[in-house]
Order: sequence, then structure tokens, then C-alpha cells
Amino acid sequence: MEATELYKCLADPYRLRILSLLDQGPLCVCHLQDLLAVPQVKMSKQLASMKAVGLIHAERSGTWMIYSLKNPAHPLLQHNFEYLRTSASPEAERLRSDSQQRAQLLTQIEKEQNPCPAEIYACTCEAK
Amino acid sequence: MEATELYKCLADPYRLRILSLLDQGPLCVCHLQDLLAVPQVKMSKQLASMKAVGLIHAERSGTWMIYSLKNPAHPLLQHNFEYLRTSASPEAERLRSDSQQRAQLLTQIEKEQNPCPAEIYACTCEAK
DNA sequence: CAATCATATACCCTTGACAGTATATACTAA
DNA sequence: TTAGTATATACTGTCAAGGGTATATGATTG
Repeated sequence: MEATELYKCLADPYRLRILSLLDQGPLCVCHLQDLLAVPQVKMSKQLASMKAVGLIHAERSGTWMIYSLKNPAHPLLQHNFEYLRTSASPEAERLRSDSQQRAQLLTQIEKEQNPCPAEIYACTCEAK
Repeated sequence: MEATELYKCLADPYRLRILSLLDQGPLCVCHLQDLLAVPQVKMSKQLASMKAVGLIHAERSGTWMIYSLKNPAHPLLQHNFEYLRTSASPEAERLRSDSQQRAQLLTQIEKEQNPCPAEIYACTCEAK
């Protein structure tokens, strides 16, 4: 993929946050929805657009879709996250805060043996 | 400036090329026009948009406007150029080719003591 | 002053990105 | 099969980005 396409993805705050989250590990759509607090249709479309340019990858698991960065991740993307993680900008702060929320989510999921914890997030998922 | 704004600038091939050229030194509008082969109005508008977000800086010199990267350059921008300079992508190739053309232009200017060499480029500039 | 040059801006138009609503699809469970 | 759940897509409307043409501005020269 071309650098220009990658920059277009990074140029939207939501896509930047999504990519940053996926850079730390796969997530299903409903978790991304909750972490970023966006409606389902918006999340689905953002993900579709990034999948279309080959930046991310989707895998079905039952009724859930698990999204992850395409492997290997684009080096230019890695380069940018390396910088953003150490940056003091408000945007970088938010990426770090997203990252913390993601960690909390993962421990909750593990604790509850529940792939989609309705109790913690507003999402209406139910245990499989 | 926010990272998002920077990425928006990078997300257009022409702006990317402009920034890459300016990263190597200041240039006047007519030289940029010729190096990228774009009409004057387009170049002027692209430059205005990047000036509006504080990425670049303009300085008048007679009838010419000399554009340069704002000093100090945004570290995120530097990071990206560092990567792009070593990348093998078609876009990176073009940045390198732009860079060579710029070098040729500069030696010509020096040789001819002419700040805007009409002979080499299609531009209608005249010697001051 | 008038003429010319380099550059910027105003205006109009087209295109594409994005949001929201509704509906479709793919899967699971009863 | 029917119902329900997670996700995707179709459709529509709005808005901003970008291109082109014409014109304005600011500086220089004669």
C-alpha cells in the first residue's frame, strides 16, 4: 500500500485511535465501539475502509468479527506509533488512555471468562 | 499543531512532495511549481493550506515568496521523512527524484547568478 | 504614472468523505 | 424454523476539499 493511503487513515482521529489499539492486539468490533464510544455503523465503516486498503485484517469468530493489524504491520505505521507513544501532545495522551482502557477490558474479559462483557460496557453482547 | 493536521497534509501526494522539498531548504513558489509541474493556482493554494496550519512559513523577497518549513520542524514530520528517505516505495522514489531535480536547479541558479532561471524551466520568471 | 511579474484570492463547480437511518447478512441457539 | 445477536451494506443527505477561471494584490521597472 502507498504511504499516501496510510496517511489518509492516520488523518482521522478515530482511525488513528483504532489503529493504535489494534497495534497492541486484536479486538472485536463491539469492544472497539465501546472503547471509542462510537455508533456501530460508524465503526463498521471505518474498519471496512481500512480493510479495503489492506491495513487491517478481519477474522470471524462466531458472530463476532475480530480485527487486527495486517501482519507484518506497515513499517511506516510502526514508525509513527513509536513516535506518538513518546509524544506529549493531547492526541498522544488519548492514545495512551485508550491503551489503558483496553488493558482494563482485557483483564475483565479474562476474569469473567466472558468474551464480550456486557456488565462493564454498554454493549449488549452476551456470553457465548 | 495536532498530529491529525500533519497527517492530512501528508495524505496528498503533492503536499508530501512539497514538504519533502522544503525539508531540504527554502524554495520560491515558481520553483516549486516547475519541480512538481502543477499550475500556479494549485501550488499557491496548497502552500496556503499548509501555512494555515503552521507547518510552513513564507517570506517575501521582492516579487517572490520564499517558502520554508517552520523552524523547528515538527518532529513527527522529521520522523516520517527519515523513514521515507530509506523506503523503496514508488512514492519514496519520487521524493528522491524530486530531490535530485532540486539539486540540479540549485546549481543552475548558482552558476547563472540568476534567482529564477527561465532557461531551464518552463516558468516565465525573469532575472531580477 | 503604466506595465509587468510573482503570487494570492474569490468564485463556481465537481467530487468524495462522512453521518444517520434503515435494512441485509451471517451466525447461533432454541 | 424462528428469534436474536453481531456486523455489514445500501441509501440519502450534507459538507468540505480540490480543481479551474478569472481577478486582485503587492512589488518592480521604465
